[in-house]
Amino acid sequence: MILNQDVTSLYSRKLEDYLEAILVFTEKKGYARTKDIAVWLKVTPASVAEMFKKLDKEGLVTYRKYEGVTFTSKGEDVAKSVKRKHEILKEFLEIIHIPRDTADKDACVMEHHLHPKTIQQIKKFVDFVKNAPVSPKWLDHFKEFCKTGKHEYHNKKE
Amino acid sequence: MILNQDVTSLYSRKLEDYLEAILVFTEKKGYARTKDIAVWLKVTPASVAEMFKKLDKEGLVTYRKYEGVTFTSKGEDVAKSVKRKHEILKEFLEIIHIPRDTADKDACVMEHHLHPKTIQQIKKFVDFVKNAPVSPKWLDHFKEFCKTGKHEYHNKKE
DNA sequence: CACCTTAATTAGGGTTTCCTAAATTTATAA
DNA sequence: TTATAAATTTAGGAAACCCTAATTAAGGTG
Repeated sequence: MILNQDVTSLYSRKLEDYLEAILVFTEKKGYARTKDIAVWLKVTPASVAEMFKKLDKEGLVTYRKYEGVTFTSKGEDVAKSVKRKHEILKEFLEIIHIPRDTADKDACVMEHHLHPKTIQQIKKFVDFVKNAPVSPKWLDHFKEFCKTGKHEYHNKKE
Repeated sequence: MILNQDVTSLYSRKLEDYLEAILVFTEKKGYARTKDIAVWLKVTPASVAEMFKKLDKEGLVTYRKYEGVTFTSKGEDVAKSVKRKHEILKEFLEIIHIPRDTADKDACVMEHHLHPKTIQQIKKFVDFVKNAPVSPKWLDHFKEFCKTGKHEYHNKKE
């Protein structure tokens, strides 16, 4: 699967955050309302209304006053692209033992501006671990290394 | 070595970028001039002058008009903390085969807002690889996996 | 020392994103 | 169905960074 991130890199971090938030609610009920997003992103409804206008002008959502927004296909593509990146990054962070909630927040930070090739490469790393025929030994070693600061391999020799 | 990142997380991404740039020149000649930073960060001298004032007000640099800035100890601490993070992230990205220049740019993106624990953990990963008693086999496997999309281990069985 | 070039600063604006407060629309319930 | 509550929008303004154009200072040279 090719990561179509180039689609998104035109947009600002904040704009992408809004799209991602909108996706959460459109997946649940088909549309997103001002209040949904305000609570989700912890901003005031006034800020959301403003961004809804902007997203509409950009052709990313259809905005009906007092009703909320739905995605255009373009908007949905961008939102899903951001979400895919988010998930890959989160998986990666969890592999190296970042606690789930921190991984989630940090994926949010990383998803916007990393080079497409970087995310693709991180995806390869995630796949490399996930698709390993047997659970990779080096990951156990890494776990041990995190605790002790020493390499198991080294210990065996002594 | 403990990463003292909490020191920095109070500051904006841009402010940290300026501090990091200033560090480049102070390490070289003891101070940084408006033009140095303008060229380095690809902004106009006017923007730099403005930020110099702000950094001075924040107690991070000493700004003398028409002469440039030097760090306060606080400013130097923050700048060095950012730089350390940058280097760790760059090393990490290079380990998973991101080309050097992309790694550098992406480290720049990541260094500002990741949770301290995340960077600490990435540092552990880097150390785990760097301090391995023998060059880790799994890294060769990963390299192969990137080319072929298949696991060597798996191939051996067949 | 006066001139000229280069560097740096200030003034005045622009964009993005956020906010508060006030006005408006929609929904609810007596 | 009408009054009140809840949600939403608009108006006006602030903070962070960036810019261009105009002005001022510093440094080198004849």
